Amino acid sequence: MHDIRLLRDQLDRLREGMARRGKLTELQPLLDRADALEQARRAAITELEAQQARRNKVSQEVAQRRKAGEDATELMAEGRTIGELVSALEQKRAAAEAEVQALLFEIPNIPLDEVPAGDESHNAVVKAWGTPRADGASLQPHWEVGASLGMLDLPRGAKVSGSGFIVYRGLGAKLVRALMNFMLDLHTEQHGYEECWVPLVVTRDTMVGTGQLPKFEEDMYAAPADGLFLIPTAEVPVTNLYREEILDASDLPKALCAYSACFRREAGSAGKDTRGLLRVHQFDKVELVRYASPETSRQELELLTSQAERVLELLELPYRRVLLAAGDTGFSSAMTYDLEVFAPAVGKWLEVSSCSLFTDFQARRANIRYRPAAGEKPRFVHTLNGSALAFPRIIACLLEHGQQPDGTVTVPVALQPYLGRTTLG
RNA sequence: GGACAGGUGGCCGAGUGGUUGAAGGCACCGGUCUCGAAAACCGGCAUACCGGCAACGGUAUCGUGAGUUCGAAUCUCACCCUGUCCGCCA
Repeated sequence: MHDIRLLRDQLDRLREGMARRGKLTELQPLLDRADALEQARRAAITELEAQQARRNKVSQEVAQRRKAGEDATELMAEGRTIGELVSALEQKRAAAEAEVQALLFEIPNIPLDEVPAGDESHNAVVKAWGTPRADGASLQPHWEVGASLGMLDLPRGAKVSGSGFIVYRGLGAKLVRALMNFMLDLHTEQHGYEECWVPLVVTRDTMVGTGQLPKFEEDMYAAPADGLFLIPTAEVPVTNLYREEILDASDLPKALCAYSACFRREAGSAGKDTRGLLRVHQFDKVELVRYASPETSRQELELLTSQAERVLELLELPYRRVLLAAGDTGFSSAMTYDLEVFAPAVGKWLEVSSCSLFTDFQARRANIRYRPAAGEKPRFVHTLNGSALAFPRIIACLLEHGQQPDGTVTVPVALQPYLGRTTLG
């Protein structure tokens, strides 16, 4: 969420950012409306407070007369009139405020200057590591390898939960467990993250805090009887851990990581990438979250991204880093790198991580602040997060990239201790 | 799920309708004293918003939201959370 003051003070900057996202024509009427509403809101506040001040004076006068044993019925009547006026004005203020708020929720974050303008065709590959296998045509796709090795049972997953729900079995199930431990160990022991184990269902407030609601409600699984939502990523509970709190400057940067299952309805995805593990409703992921000071946050995006890349390097999977263009950058994000890994049999680059800097956009919404120094005013922190990494596509790539002529799959060295073997099959 | 008890400033804690933004204490900051420190003493010490160039003025905030009242931390209702006991359960 943006600061309302942005509408008054930095309208040009806001417009320019929306233009790079390709959203200006869509949002322009909204910006105009928000501007007008904001003025109305402030006018209502001024008037309301003037009447409240009057009411307070009258009440004090009543108290004094009472004390002196004088009659105050006239003043009490006046107070009653003012009271009615006050509640009318209060309603007016609340209505204007709710509307401004609703509009602000519709405006995405402003991309950093270095983020290229335009839609996804302007995404830029900024780094590449490793060499993808060139013999993809002769390889089995991961769903066939997984099935023949007894690791994946997609038909029965669909039977018990519907399409898009996976059952891992045997070495497949153990692989999930191995990936979880491998990634968490790496981030806690070598990258300085504190491990968290978090709830998979959260309240509406929490979903609003990180920006999933109110705009993307139809994409979320919900438990309406309890007013709870299933998390689409561990980012939601982890970033909200410090909601409504003021951190000490010495707490920054704060680095948290968490494994979690993630639930996504992904409305409208039918037909695209539906085979195998490419797009599923429930998946596993290790997530990195950082709280940073505004001065270091940009640099910390590089750090966080490199830490996600480290996972891929240790898994010996060729990848590339893509700087997303403004139009492809997520609603709350100011800058995002995607990491893509090549799945040779499928013949596609698969997104396995998305590392984002949210500047103060989430922090303002969730009210997460820090005090730069004793006695100074609190400021909003900058939040960052990135997957490191999402499991299903990694599993797909491991199964395709590691395939050998005899049908077995080699296990990357780093994973061998966790899996207790050097090959699958 | 049921029965009690309770939610007040960074922390502890007083306050049951009228200068209470809120006593007192702790912590913290500044000062006096001291070679220095501690102790003692003196002073300071919430946040957000509105108006104003500013000095400053005003409003709101005692878990959250509604209500009663001229006036609510204080009364009423609903909800949330915490504690204790009971029930149920992996």
